[in-house]
Parts: sequence; C-alpha cells; structure tokens
Amino acid sequence: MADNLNSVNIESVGGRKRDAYHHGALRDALLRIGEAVLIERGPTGFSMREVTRRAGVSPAAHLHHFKDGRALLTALAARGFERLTEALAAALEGRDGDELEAQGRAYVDFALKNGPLFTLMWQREMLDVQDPGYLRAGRAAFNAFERAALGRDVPVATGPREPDGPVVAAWALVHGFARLALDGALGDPTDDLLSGVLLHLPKPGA
Amino acid sequence: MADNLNSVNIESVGGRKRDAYHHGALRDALLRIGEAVLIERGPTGFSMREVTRRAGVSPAAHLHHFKDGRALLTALAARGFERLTEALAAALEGRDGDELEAQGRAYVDFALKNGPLFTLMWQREMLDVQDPGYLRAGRAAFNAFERAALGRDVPVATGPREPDGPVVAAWALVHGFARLALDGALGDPTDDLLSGVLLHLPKPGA
DNA sequence: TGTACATCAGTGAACGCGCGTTCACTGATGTAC
DNA sequence: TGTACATCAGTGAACGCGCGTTCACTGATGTAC
Repeated sequence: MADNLNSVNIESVGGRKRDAYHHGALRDALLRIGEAVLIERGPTGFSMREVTRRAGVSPAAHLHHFKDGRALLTALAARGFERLTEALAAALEGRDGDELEAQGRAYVDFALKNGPLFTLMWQREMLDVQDPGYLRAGRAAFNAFERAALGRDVPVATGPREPDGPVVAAWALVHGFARLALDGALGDPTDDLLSGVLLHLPKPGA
Repeated sequence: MADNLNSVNIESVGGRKRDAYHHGALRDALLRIGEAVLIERGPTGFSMREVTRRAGVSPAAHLHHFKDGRALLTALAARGFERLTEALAAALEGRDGDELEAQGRAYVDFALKNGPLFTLMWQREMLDVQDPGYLRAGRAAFNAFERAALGRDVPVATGPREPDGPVVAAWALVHGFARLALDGALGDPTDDLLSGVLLHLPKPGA
C-alpha cells in the first residue's frame, strides 16, 4: 500500500473511470511523476523504470502512452516551453514601461525556479527534436521574447530563423545569467546582481 | 592486436619504461582517451569501462590512477579551464584595442571548438567540485576574463567572489551565446552574428 | 655482484545492479446484433 | 435486454546489456644488505 500511493490517489482524477487493474489516467500520471523524477534525479538520472515504479504500474505499462523515456522527456520539455511562454506573457500584463527588462526577469525567474526542466529543454541529444509539439512550443517561446526585444510584434517563425544581433544579445544575456546561476558560478545571486545585469540589455531599436 | 593500438602506440611515450604487462603511461593515456570518449559520447554517455577498454587494459586498471569516472572527469574539466585560461591570454597577445571583445571572441571560440568539454566543465553534479585543482583552474579562468571586463588587473579570488554587474553581464553574454549555439538554438551561427552580439558587451568603466 | 624482499601496476574472473525491452497473458469496457 | 466479440490498457516474468566494483592474483622494478 505505502508504495502505491499514486495509483490510490488517482481514484478521482479528471473524473475518468478506473479500477484495480487499469490505472485510468496513466498518461497524465506519467507526465506528472516524470517531472518529479526529473526534478529529483536530473535529466541524467531519469529512468522510465523509476517513473513506472512510482506510478505503481508495471515496467511496460508506459508503452501505450510513451514509446520510451525520450518521448516522455520530449513531452515534458515541450510543456516547459509552453510554461515559459506563459511566464513571459504574464510578465507583460498591466505594464507599459520597460518590457524587455520584465521579460528578462521573467526568463531568469523561470529558469531558476525550474532548474532541471529548464536544463532538459536545451538537452537536444536527450530529446526528439523533430517532435512537432516540441518545435512549436520552442518557437512560441522565442517569439514571445523576440517581440519584447524588438519592441514590436513579429510573426512566429515557421522555419529556421534569421538571427538578429540585438535580439540574440538579449537572449544570450539572460540565458547565460540563468545558466551560470544554475551551475553555481554566481553563488546565490542576489536580486541586485540580476538588476545590474539587466541594465545591459540592448535597448529596442538601438 | 587491432584492438590494442593504444597500448602499442605508447611504446615511446614520455620516455617511460613499459612492458607487455605494465602500460607504463596509463595515467596520461586515461586522460587522453577519456577526452576522446567524452567528445564521442558526451558527458552523459561517458563510462570508465569504455575508457579502459580503449586503453587496452583491464576494467580495474584505472584504480591506481583515478578512483572512478568522476575523478577522471574532474581532471579533464580542470584541464579544460586551464586551456580556456590560455586561450583568453593568447587572445590578448600583441593587442591594445578592444581587449574585452577579443576575450569574448576567444571564450566563444573555445566553447564551440570544445563543446563536450565546455559542457562538462559546468556540470557540477558530475564532478568533484571540491577538488583543489578544479577550483584553482576555474578561478584562474574567471580572473583572466574579469581582468579584461574591468579593464585593469585584479587579484585572483581565493574565496567566494563579490559579483559585479558589468563583469557578470559580459560573462553571461558570451556564456549564453556559446550555450545557445552549442544547443542548436542559433542554427549555424555566423561570424557576423557573433560580432553583432559582442557589440553589446558592457564597456569597461561604464 | 648477487640475492631477498617490498612495492607498485595491472589482470581477469566474478558479482550484483538497474536499465530497456519482449512476450504471452489478463482484465475491463464498448459495440454490433 | 442479452450475448458475442473486438479493442484497449496494464501485467509480470524473463532476457540481455553495460556498468561499477571486488578480489586474490601476477609480473616487473627498486632497494637493502
């Protein structure tokens, strides 16, 4: 029993039917538990066996939902980009001042609060980078950021993108800060330090 | 024979003695082959068994030189920082113009030419981050960069460092650019793009 | 100059582990008639 | 309303793999006397 809490908890998830034999909401559970395993073990220590074990199902149960660990991780990474896009959008709500700084702060915030997930999102060799959902989510996130960096709306790119100096510089600045912080190179970075760094974001139109 | 090329090649390495039973320069060979495995398999796919196999020695032979894979990887990461420091220093030779831009270019260059090693250097959970050699090499590299960013000499920090806005901004900019490029987010970045990004390095003293 | 012995470096077989994957299967539900 | 059957979801035992680690060992060298 104690090792089966997840399947017991699922009793009422999403109103779907379940019984002793069928989990009933395994796909959602795999995503949820997969993220927990990712957070605890990191992208490197992630294993599908650990996920199914925690879900209280057999080692092969995932096959009906995710072909393998790579497929599950790709789905998690795509969700990560979606959440990053939402965080960037939310940072603009009711704000008319320095949009780019708000975006930069939101980007770093997201990365620091979701370290393992943020790391995973960029580990292409662990992901199915051809996956349409992953590609779409990644482009949407970049587009949200690009819009603030350029100070105007831009169509979402569908193919390979045309890189632009100031946009890439802004992106590199916040991305680099986030990575250095996550990798322990900045100790425990203060808000003041982040503010000092964001001062150097290229001004839109400059 | 064909699977033992490494030990055969070693015949004359460093003038040390060797025989059929004793490798004679195993420590150096492990470092050299370890880097090759790192490059081929990435930090994630690295294994000590693969290294000893390629070195043509038994799976336990490394114990006299490196306790485990972590120890070998830490040594490689330290060497990586040393080489980065050298690259940064070399970029200043016979130059009196924009030192920071030269450093930034050298930093990105090093990262792109040594992708797996550069990645490893920051993967703290795979390394023994207490290792004195690793710490020393890391601090030396940061110091070299800091010097250019501040436009003046600075003593090498011995403890946790006092972060400085412009220095961290410059570091984050080049580090972020390198990571985005290595992670495929910039396609195949042109030299022009890098130049455009380096324009946004904070000016020393500003 | 020769011999005994300590020390160092590497062997190779064996072990247990967690992993991904396979396979024939079972249990419950939905649908056709 | 009841029954037959197809379909879907999950079982659980088994397999082979590469890994790190252990262990008693062997082979060569260096040193003391």
